[in-house]
Amino acid sequence: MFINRKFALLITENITMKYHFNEIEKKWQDYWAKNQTFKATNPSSFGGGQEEAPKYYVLDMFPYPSGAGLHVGHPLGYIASDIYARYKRHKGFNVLHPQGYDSFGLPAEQYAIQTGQHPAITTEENIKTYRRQLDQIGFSFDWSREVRTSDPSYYKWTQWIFIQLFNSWYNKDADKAEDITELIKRFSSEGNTNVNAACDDNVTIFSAEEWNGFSSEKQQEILLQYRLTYLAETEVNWCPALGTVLANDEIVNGVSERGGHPVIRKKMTQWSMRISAYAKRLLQGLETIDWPEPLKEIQRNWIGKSVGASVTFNVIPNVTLSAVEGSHKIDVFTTRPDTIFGVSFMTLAPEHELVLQITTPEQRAEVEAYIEATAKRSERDRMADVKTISGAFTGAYAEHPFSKEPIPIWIGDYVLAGYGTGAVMSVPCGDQRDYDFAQHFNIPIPNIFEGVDISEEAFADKENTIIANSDFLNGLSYKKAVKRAIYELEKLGQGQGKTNYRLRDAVFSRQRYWGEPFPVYYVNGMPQMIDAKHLPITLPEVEKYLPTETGEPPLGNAKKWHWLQYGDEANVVSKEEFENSSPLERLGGALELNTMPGWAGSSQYFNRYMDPQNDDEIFSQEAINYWQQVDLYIGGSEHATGHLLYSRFWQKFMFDLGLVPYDEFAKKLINQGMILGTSAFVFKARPFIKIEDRFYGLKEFLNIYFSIDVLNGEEFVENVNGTNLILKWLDEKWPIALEGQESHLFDEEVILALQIRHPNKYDLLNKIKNKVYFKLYQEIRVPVEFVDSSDCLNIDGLVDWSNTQYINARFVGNQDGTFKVKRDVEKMSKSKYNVVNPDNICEQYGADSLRMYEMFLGPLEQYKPWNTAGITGVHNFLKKLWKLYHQSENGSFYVTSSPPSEGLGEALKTLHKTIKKVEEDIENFSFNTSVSTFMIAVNELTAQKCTSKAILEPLLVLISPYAPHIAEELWSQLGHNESISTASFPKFDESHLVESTKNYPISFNGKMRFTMELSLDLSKEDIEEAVLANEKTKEQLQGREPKKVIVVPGKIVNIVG
RNA sequence: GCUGAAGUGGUGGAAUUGGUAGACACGUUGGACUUAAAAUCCAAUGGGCAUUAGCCCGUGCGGGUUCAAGUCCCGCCUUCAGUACCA
Repeated sequence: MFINRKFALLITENITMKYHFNEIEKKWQDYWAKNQTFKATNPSSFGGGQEEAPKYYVLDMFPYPSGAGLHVGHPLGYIASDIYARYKRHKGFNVLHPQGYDSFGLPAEQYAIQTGQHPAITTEENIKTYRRQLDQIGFSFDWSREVRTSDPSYYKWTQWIFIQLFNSWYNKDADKAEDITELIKRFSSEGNTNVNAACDDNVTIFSAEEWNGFSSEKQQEILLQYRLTYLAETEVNWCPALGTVLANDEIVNGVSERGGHPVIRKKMTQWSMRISAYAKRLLQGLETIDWPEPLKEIQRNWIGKSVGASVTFNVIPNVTLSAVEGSHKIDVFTTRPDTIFGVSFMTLAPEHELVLQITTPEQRAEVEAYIEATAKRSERDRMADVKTISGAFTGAYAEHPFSKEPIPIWIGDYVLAGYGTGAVMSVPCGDQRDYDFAQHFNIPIPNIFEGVDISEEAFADKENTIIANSDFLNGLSYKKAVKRAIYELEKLGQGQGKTNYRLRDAVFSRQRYWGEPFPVYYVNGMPQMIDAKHLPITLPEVEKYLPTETGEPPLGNAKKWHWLQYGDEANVVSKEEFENSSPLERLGGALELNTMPGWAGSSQYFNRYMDPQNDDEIFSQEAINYWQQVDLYIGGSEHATGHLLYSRFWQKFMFDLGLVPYDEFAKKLINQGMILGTSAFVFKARPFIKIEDRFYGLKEFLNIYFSIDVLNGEEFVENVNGTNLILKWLDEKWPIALEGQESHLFDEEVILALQIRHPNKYDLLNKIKNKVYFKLYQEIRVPVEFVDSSDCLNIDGLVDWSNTQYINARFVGNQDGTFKVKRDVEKMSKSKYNVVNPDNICEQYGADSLRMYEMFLGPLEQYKPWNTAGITGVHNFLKKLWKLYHQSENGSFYVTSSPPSEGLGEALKTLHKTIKKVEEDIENFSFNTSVSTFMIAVNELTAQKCTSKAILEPLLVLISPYAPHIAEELWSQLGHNESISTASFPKFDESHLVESTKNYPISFNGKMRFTMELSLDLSKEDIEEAVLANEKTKEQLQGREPKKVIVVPGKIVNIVG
């Protein structure tokens, strides 16, 4: 303790002299929090003649607060968006830059199942960690607007939107969602014949009279087929042992990834979202938004638009079947109606509903066996196995719409029940799958392409297609033939042009506890929405977070989970309480047991930030009309088909409802690349002994680890240190009596070779002295914190850290005593020991260094490896920056307000060059190059010994978005009382960059040889003359006459000759 | 297979409309300061030949356009990512 006083004294003396980043950063983070520096103003607060500032909305994809906390890869996007947000504030914008948590999710629930701890508690703890970590990096978030998806005051509105979706249907004529009451009106006045809606495939036609005659339940059932969210039987992957539904990627080889339990396909009643209604608009909308092309492409593929025709084939009635059973139609969708004359068979999915009806008695056994065999195969199996061709003939035939020829109908599992109509017209000459199928089953392959050989494979090239052997389509190109075929089909009443989308409706139910409850109760099996005024319906307490014994979702464990309502009075009660209540004027019933999926809460949060505390509306119209939409959204591309597609869907829905002014929620989106870890490896080696040119391995061997430059890819390596280790070890372990004892050390052959001839220990050790070799056995990862900037391993640190693995280990390194590891770039993860924690970086180098270094690593969108060693570069830069403002003799703050007349020109040039470049860089999201620019500027100003306030003050504003803490500190030392975030961005002045001369590169045949300083006033001719007169030019030409001289004034001179 | 992105020193990367390739850093080597270490500062650093000037080769590979190509065009190779029996 006695040194501390002296030490403390030293610090106080130096506080203004040295760059004490820890103190500075703490100070300003506290200041920002206390003064609410980054609070965004809503229009309602402008008032009092305050002018309405232009708005800018910068948003990060909000995090799931995991227990592991943040690693250095996570904040990359947040830093970029923070720089942009701070920049926009300097540019005079009212910036909305909020943050929150996507706090419902599986890990918390899994943890709850294991420990019994309520997910809300662990989530709260995790959020605290996240908040602390985010705060220490110095983000300019407006925390007063924080939202959490698991907060009832937030998920109230998630439930509210669900109700709106339930109360809506999609009118294809108006091409928008409309209130369900409109649909009910039309049903009761005209039935559903003329209703053009996005609905289930199997709706039955009814008249107004029929509708009005239906029971209430029947009417509700029909309406479910039209609602934008609906209950439907869906096939799911059910794992009985785990009691839950699994996603496709949770199943490996037909069994659950966790535990290896069998998985069956099961039909379950689930909520679904009719996102398919929006397929067309989701696709078209992509044209209007500035999102990365690869991301748009992923969404386009996911939506999967294909243009073609639907064709109806009549099944030829089979004499053995009755007339009713015999008349069937098969609808197919094809993108190639031009190839209709190439059809030589049809293929139905084995699950197709017509299969059993049309199968002839003779084929029945074979077809049923095939159906059974396919049902056993998981979807994943079927997808993975593309090579095996299988199928069965139904015995039935369809009639070709034009040629009236009979076409055999097959079933095959290469046709998917879930896509199109689950049936295809097979054109083997034009589709490789059809071709393979036809070949396998000896079905004819008629050629309908002019001048094309199809003896080897199908011909699928649309561009070069000329149709032949096709009646009225002969000689036509693909495009013309398609049009003509559709025209003829329509004339026949057996088809029409059609656009198909791959996009499926999204299942919205999860058998989980930790998610939003549905605002739904059931009466006679029919779902009823709870009135919005009773929201939120909060998650009930349960004793266990597992499914019930009867296989119900975890909410089935809740003691109180019935809705009971009389008039405005409503409560969640127990089953008994409900059953004992008076049925008179009672509303209610059992509440929904499923919860909503992870993407429910994240599909509208960006709008809620605009007015997050509003308890009466999801957001006020005033707020949404002011903030409008996200101007810049930054996040990972892994959300391309999840969050980003569903959010666009909900936003379009809310647009249809007139709630939001734009039907796209984010104008511009940037995908930040991932920061990868640099793993470190040591080489575990196995010793061998070489006897008569053969290598014999030691059966049991030491924990020996080699440095990369000792053991690098070589087959067998000799090493003195290693050999000594082995000999010493053998010496210690060698039993006094040899016979039979050493067998655990060597392979048997070695024993045979040695035993007889060398019964004496020392004799043997001597004998093998020069014959010990090492071979790489395993590359083992070591924690990167024990590796320094030169890839040298801190062996003591590693041994101290490990409990067992390295306790008795030997490390064989270089002669100079260092031990180098192998480095490899991999995804950052705990199991790879390559995670770098931002806490340590902030402590050691400061948040400003972390922020700058993350940007300095490379372009934002790019994947790039993290290497802590490099951070000293930006850290040194910040120290130099600090020094630039502390140039007095004793190192204290020194800035002159009256600049020396001499030298200011150079400094102004440096400043304005920097302003220009940094502004361009930020606008282009090229943050890495800005950091270099700052380095150059500070290097130049330091060399110029610049102390002028006129230069150093604006420079701080430029740097402040990147390194806000140091900028605030120096700003206050300059005498400012307000945060630097209120300062306006310096104005670029071209006049300071005007040059009178240019150092021209002089090239010969395109190769630069030397440079020449020439006035920029010179004409082309003057330049040419000056260059040709130069001694060096003559030297280069060596007497040759230049054929041509290219002069680009201000750029370059090139001499050809 | 299809779709998309990218290949530049030992490493991360720069070169914005074709005009001095390798900015800015890391690392490495040498030097200064120090009893020493750290910190700091200075110098060198694409490869090769010469070691003084200088010369040759160099942006995945092979061609082409051009006075001039990392950048534009054609053909390939490799890596990464997404996706997959989509009719």
